[in-house]
Amino acid sequence: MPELPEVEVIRRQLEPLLVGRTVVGAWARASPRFAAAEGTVGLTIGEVRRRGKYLLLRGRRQTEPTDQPATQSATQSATLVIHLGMTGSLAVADAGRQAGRAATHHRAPAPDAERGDNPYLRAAWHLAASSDSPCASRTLTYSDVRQFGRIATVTGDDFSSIPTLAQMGPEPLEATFTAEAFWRNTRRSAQRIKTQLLSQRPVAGVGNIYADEALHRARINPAVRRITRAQAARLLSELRAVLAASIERGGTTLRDYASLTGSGDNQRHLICYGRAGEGCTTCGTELRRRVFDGRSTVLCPSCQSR
DNA sequence: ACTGTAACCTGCAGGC
DNA sequence: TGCCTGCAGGTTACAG
Repeated sequence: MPELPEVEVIRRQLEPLLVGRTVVGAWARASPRFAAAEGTVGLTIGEVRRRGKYLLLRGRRQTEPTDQPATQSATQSATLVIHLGMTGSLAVADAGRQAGRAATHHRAPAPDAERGDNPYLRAAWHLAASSDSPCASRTLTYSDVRQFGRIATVTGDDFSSIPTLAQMGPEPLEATFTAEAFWRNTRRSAQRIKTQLLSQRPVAGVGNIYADEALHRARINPAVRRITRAQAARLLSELRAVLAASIERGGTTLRDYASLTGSGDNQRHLICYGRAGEGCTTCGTELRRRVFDGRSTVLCPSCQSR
């Protein structure tokens, strides 16, 4: 699934296509994971944000009609939350012609006309610009093979129904996030440092690929349960480097991930993840695969010794 | 409150 | 060719 860089690439592509548009229709496959997609009808998208690996389409929507003979229409802030899980992808298409695609092996059908073409289509939204007629709507579609993704609709900023999002750590690329704060966050848990990174709590947006890459570059053993201030500073620095570089390259495409415009390029620059059995680029020692807390991990037994 | 494990799903690659 | 096993970028519920 997409980690922070992949979600950020998608966010940047979506923003100009969606901001200012209003959801005039929505559809979801019958599944509790995606059904919330239908609750966003009436939402006018004001901004497309990202928090960790979550996409947040924030805006305002008309409140439910009341029995009051109100003369003015009230609105409330609402957010469409999208998590792509392992295999989720988004596509945007204008009525009549395709404006983007989710993955090379998926078409991006309109939800009503071409639903049957994509067995993995889970949700779709019709989006009209305020000046558009309804028939000129744009379509956002969500496809997900493994169905590990999730769609939620929340009012305001109440993310309590999404535990990982509600407890999300600071954004790693935010300049105000200091190494000292990162180190303090890691000290709140006795889990292995890699498991902590994947938990999203000390810092947001890190998944299996970038955890392995950053720990390797910082020469930290993934299985240790505490790190020093100096190691935390090094780890945050390397995290920022690998995440920023991947965004610049359009993300890492291994299997399913693709942005709206195609595959990313960062997979050619990975020096640790997926390279078990190959030589360490620093010392030549054979990289090894281990499993920690159920997650596959690649490390250099020499550079990343305990 | 914290930790570790199983579970949710489908597709694909590799071994026999 | 076909069957079987293990593996995959994540999060969450649950037991201890």
